[in-house]
Amino acid sequence: METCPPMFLSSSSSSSYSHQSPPLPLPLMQPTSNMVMSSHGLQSGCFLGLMPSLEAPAQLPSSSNDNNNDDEEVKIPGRRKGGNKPKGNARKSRYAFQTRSHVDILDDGYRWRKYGQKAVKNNKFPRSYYRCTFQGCNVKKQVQRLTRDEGVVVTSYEGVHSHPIEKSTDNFEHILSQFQIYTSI
DNA sequence: CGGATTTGACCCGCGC
DNA sequence: GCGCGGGTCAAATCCG
Repeated sequence: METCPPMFLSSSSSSSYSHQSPPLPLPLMQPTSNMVMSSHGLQSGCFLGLMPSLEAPAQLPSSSNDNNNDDEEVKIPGRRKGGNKPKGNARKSRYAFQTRSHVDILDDGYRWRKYGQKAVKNNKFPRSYYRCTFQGCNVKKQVQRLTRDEGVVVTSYEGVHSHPIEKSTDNFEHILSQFQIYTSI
């Protein structure tokens, strides 16, 4: 029990809310570096916080890692299923933020395809793995619900979208759009 | 029928 | 060296 969720958010009291518009590292724009952001007075208790999970020096221009292109990704017969942990050497940007919602699926305007689900040790709820269905877009997303607050959903984005939002249905998407504008500056 | 989801298996890195 | 935890793949299944 207990289970202290990762230091995420913590947000040290909700009084930290500022009216400034910090750059939001959404997967749409390329990240500059580890930026600190704070929810600037969003709907009450809607947006809990956002924090860079893994500071990454933005995607490398080219170099050895060219996951930007839609590589064929040839399946080598040597079998490389699972076990693909870029731990300690994550080149892709990864950001996570918490939201308070009773639904796990937050429609941010992109098309996601679920490709896995695993039970987390410290969490009572399973973690879902999603991948952007856009061709050539390798952005991944993880959705996890906190055991302590089942009303809190932690969404982690990994990668940067290289295409515009396809649809817009939820107001959440609207919020994200605003974030993009802020960072676009 | 096609696409998305589900679910078990597989694999890898890390800690002990 | 072994076990655990986490991440991904792929076949099967479900739904529109």
